[in-house]
Amino acid sequence: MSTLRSVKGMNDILPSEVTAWRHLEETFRTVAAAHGYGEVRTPLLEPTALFVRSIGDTTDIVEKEMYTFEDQGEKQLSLRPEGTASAVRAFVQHSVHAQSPITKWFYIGPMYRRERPAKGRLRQFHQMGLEVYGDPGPFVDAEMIDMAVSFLAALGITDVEVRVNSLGSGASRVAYREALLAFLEPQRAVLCADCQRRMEKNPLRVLDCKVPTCAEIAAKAPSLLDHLDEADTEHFAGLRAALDALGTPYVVDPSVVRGLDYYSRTIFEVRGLGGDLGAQNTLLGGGRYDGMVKSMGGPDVPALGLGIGIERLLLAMPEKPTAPAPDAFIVALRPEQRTAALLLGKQLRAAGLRVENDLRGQSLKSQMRRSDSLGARFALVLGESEVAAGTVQVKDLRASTQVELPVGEVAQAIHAAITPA
RNA sequence: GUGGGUGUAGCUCAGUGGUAGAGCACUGGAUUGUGGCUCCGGUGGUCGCGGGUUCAAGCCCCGUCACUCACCCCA
Repeated sequence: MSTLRSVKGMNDILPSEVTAWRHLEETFRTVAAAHGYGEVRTPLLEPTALFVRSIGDTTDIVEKEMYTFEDQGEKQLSLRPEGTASAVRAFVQHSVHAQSPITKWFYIGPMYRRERPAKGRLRQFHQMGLEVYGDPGPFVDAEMIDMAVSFLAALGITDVEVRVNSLGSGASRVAYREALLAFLEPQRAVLCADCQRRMEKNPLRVLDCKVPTCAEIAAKAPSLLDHLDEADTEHFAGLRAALDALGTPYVVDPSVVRGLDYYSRTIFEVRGLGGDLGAQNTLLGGGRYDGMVKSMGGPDVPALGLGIGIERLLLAMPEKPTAPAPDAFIVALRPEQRTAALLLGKQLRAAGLRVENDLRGQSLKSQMRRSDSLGARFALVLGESEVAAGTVQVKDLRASTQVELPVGEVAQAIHAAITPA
């Protein structure tokens, strides 16, 4: 309609939705605080090189999805496509490792990827993330996964599936890549075009292909888990044992490989199975990136993290909270009573009540209707005689009863009625 | 980037070439000063945009834009 619209894939969040957003964020903050995570806030804009180096220069994200521009001819900057790179950068930049052996951070904010929008996928989307530096795991890995599942449950999202895998580390990872390529090469021609391309860029992704022919081949491919070295195998076994001990249900899925290059050892994702989710049903994903801090110029500190997609959580939530209804709605019978309505409103709000009104001078019927549609518990009617007597007609809209009270007693009467026994 | 679907009132949508509609929402009234239920009335439209065919186009044709879903990728 209008010629001026928000940018494609970047949505306004109107007050009717913000209540649910806040509920979600507050729930996350509570869970994070309970686990000792502190909030970190980093810039939305970073040097492009940060993402190229951390996420990987052959990933889709940096190859074609970043919003990148030149800052007045000086530097290449990019809008952050995810949160981990910035967090690690901040961790290194401020030598946080020197202050404490373990650092736990969380963040909440918008991320930007220039993809074609679809259900559950936007160009500006929002993530809540966790970062842990200094603990090699695997116990903390299990704790983070369990924490994520508990968080989802606190939002009423219980129809989920946890998938875990291990990518190994160092030499074992390189060895597996070789073995996989050796297996795929003879069958190259049978693979779909995308997979032939994947063989060059990130062969692990072939394991994740949904094209039936490719999936058939992938099923026979050598398992990454068979190529883990002793330490990696032990780490992964430790993760599973800890998850078992916590009673967190999960499945080991060797096809979970994730799209960012920096992961090592533990990776996981949680998919939502219910709600209004479309094809994009990954609610959260994460893993371990033990080499990243060092590769960014910091000390050799192991790290682990996850990112949760807020918009997808909202799609998956079975019930979303709405804004609380006003305690009272003040009705000025005629325009002449608007000053009295103004004063009564100020007084009741000072007493801690949520009070609405309509000061346009609408009809009584209109104001009463509005009291009802807003869900106000009380309608407070001021007419000529009430103003003269210093009283208010206090109507309980639920019980349909009405009493006339002195102005000074209204706040207390409402408090008494709305306070749960 | 590729493919499909949809664009008509603020919202959800009907309208099968011949006067632009319904429900919801908003609003006035039925009830001198009382909401919900019901009834009567009212406000609200460049039918996404441009071109074409036709006596006549919301409807048919072409183009274009937007939104949306899927692929891809991922949160």
